[in-house]
Amino acid sequence: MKIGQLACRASLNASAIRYYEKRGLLAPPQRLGGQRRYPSDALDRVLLIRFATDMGFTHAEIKLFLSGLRDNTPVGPRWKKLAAHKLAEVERNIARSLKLKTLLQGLLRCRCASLKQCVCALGLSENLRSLALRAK
Amino acid sequence: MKIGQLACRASLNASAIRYYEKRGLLAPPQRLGGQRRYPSDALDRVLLIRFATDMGFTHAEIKLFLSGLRDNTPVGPRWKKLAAHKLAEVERNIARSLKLKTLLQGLLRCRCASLKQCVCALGLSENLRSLALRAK
DNA sequence: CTAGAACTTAAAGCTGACTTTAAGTCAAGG
DNA sequence: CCTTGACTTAAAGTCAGCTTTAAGTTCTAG
Repeated sequence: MKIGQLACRASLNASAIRYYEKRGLLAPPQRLGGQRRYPSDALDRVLLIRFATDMGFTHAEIKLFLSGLRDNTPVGPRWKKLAAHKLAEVERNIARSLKLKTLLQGLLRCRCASLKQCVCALGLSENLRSLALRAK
Repeated sequence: MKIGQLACRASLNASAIRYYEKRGLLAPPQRLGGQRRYPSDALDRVLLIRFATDMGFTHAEIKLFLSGLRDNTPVGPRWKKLAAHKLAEVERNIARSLKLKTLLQGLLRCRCASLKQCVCALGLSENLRSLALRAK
């Protein structure tokens, strides 16, 4: 499979695939006359990378996650640690988003005359410092 | 209040405050000898900007949200539309994160010999295309 | 009065995940 | 054989939300 075909099947640009390779997420494939030729299972790999990226993993994280995937290494404690760490992060993100959702719903329901009153009514102003979770 | 003091009270850098001003999020304050002097309610404004930023609003969105906050304009339909739009976005984000959470928990619980098996066991590989929500 | 802390500006730098550009090479159809 | 489209590279550009830098000005304490 040439890079264009792989890109097309994965619904992304060829440049993205070259970029994955440069970042070490995707093994450099065979070359024919200087051009990349991919085996068919490269599609799964690329889709997995795409999925993880969409899910908010950084490329550095994905690289860690994927190293060892190639030769059927058992799912070790190192890997589980990474997953647990990410899980905690995801849960924090969910908590934040739920809080924001409640807030937005409150703002949408309110009958205050002004945004400023809304903010007061919801106790936002007083708790601004504590609410600002300052991601990271 | 000088910019350093405001920055300190809001727990951010003076440069961030100047940046907010340049982006039009924060009204340019009075000047004494060329230096900015803020009224005390500027702190609330800055904290609100910080909070919204933390909550994942872009500066463009915050600018839209905050325009009209100054002179007690009623919470109009335009504003509500923005909030509703953001609410939908937040809900999509929550749905994504919950899906990812389930997935990570599955991976953490599994006893597969390899990550590849895990991915298969969870039906990830087959559904990779549909799962990849491609944010936006 | 003077040292030095805090302020001023514009412009460049940072991170992440790519895309775009420029300039060139390869491959397949007519 | 020749065109045209797909490929190659390195390097620069993009977006957001700042931070850092450089060079200069102003305020304040001693």
